[in-house]
Amino acid sequence: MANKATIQDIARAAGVSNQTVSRVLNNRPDVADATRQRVTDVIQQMGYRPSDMARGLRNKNTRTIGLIIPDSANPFFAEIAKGVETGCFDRGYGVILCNSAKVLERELIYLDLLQSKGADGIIFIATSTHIDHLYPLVESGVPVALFYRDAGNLNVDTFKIDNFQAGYMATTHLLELGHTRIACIRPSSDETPSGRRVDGHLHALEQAGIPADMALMPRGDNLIEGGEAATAALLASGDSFSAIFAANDAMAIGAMRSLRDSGRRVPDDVSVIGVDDIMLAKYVEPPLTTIAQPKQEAGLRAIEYLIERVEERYTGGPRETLLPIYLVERRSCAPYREEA
Amino acid sequence: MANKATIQDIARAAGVSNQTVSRVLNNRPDVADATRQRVTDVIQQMGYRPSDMARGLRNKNTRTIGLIIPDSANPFFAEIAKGVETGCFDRGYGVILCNSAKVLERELIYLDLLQSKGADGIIFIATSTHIDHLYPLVESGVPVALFYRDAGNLNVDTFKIDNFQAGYMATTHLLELGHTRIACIRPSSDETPSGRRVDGHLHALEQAGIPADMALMPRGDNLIEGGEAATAALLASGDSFSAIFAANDAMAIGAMRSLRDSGRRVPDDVSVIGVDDIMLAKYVEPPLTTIAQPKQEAGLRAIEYLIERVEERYTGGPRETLLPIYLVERRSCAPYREEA
DNA sequence: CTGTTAGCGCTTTCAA
DNA sequence: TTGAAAGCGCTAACAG
Repeated sequence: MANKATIQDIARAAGVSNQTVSRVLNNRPDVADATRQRVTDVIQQMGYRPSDMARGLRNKNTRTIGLIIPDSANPFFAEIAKGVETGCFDRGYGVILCNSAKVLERELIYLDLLQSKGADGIIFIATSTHIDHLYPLVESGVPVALFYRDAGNLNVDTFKIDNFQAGYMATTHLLELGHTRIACIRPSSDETPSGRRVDGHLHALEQAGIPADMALMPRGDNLIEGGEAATAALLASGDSFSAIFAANDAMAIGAMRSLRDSGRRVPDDVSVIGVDDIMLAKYVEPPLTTIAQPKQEAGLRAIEYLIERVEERYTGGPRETLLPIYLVERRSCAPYREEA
Repeated sequence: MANKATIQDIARAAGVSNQTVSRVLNNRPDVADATRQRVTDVIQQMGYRPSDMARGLRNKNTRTIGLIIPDSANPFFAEIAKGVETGCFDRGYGVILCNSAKVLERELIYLDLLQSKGADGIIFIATSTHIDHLYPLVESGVPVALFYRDAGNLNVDTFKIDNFQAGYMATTHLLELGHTRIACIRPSSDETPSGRRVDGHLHALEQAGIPADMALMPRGDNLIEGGEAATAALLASGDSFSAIFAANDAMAIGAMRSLRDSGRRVPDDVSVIGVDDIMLAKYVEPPLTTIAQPKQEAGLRAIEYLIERVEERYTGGPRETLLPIYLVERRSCAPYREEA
């Protein structure tokens, strides 16, 4: 239980003042080489680490950033989190992991905790579109980076993907494959950002001169089970279709499962496309064709911007970055064939 | 950029001393109700949060624990991490996420960072069996919980699964299904903890009076690709077998892929069983039968023990907890049939 | 029940 | 080139 050495201990052992040790610690030029060497040796030998806590108290920073995320065990968010962690590591920052579990109260509690811990900045991947609770924080001067949400009139950097474009790209891919009867598994609410994916889908259809058919547009709960249920309903209704666009990969995977259970083959009988490129997408059978977005890179970019603000290398207004998206062709989509 | 309010600001605004505010903050009984109320109101109104940093400096604690883990984006570890995070949240602790990426140097850097930040305790999921670098930390009095490794003579709590038992259970399952020619995909090294799974496998075989056949025991690299390659080699060798025990799920999934590519059906022609119950296991086709271990619960248990030490409610020697394991029957195993 | 004093480990003046 | 003193925000110890 030997208590950790302090700067005083080092000073005493090296026969200098604590101030001199501090200078060595911070690589100040105004220290005699001999002294510096001696101090360095003592530090080494005693395994001394300066206390970030004491430093922070003086300097008003903690070199710690908070990451508020719905669920770090969800592969999609896990990838973003990893990018954030990597970016922080490279800059000597620590990351406090906060799972909101999509519960507003947890977000609030974590926001408090991060404020108490003096987090230098916060990456926020919101649960809802409601971000009012960020106001006090942002106004107290804590830099924030916000994912997939509008910043309102807050001075924060946002990171989004063009959801409309994602839906448009996915549907266009199906169209180019010759499909015309395309079902669409919608998210539980059109108000969510991924609701815009459906708008993109509709736009692609319209542009191709294909009328939208509400009978082909069931809603899912954004999870695998929801995609499964929605597809089962679709199948039960008897309406014909040769392809499914699901508003996210989880529902697409559920759709494939439902299709298989009913004896349909993917992609021979029905093509399926999703959006997100979650980790599972690559491993399901057949591997899922989808619209991908760079997740780790997004985390990296967010940290870059955030720390620019933390270190006051950037002091301007809100910045919005649109993350690139791209089609990943795997094996769940095939050209339209008559008998389907 | 309004600077955050301090305890002094509250004291002044409420017309009391900072000490009284401190008492209110810490729910001390010796404060007049009227005073308490007044202070509470001011705190509320000014949106004041006490600084954990200043508190920590006094109290020598940070209510923060470090989680060193190979890869938070790996679903297996992600589940453990989530358990850790949940346990911390419930107790008002924060978690600093540290991905070691299986690189010793990163472990070292993070260990330093955690020490600097004054982490109250550390959960360590090691990269290698080499844990010497934990010595200084543990000796300086920081509680540590260690996963899947031996503690040596360190006073830390360890959390393991009985790997021998896991291998034994898996093979027994296959045996009970009537299989006698059982291949085994071994990990890259027998020295790793999962090497013991092979011992369990061998023991089950021996107990059933079946001689081990080295020709049926290729090695994989612990990843999907390794399982695929090992199985391909097995198939190429021409030796017959009706079931495969893979030392982990990733290799089992690779095995299934290889089997499918060669025209074999799982489980009709060959049964496959793994160990770990990684997230993918449930989603592959057919869903993989495997030996599961509770991952979130493991994280929860580890945090419980760790914080008992942090808060000095436990002051004894090392504790070893064996996490329960159990068979999860899905659809990759079937009774032995002659023609296989 | 409340206030004063001192000090946690560090860095920023200011002096020598 | 080095040291002494003050103070970051908080709480424990002691008075009153």
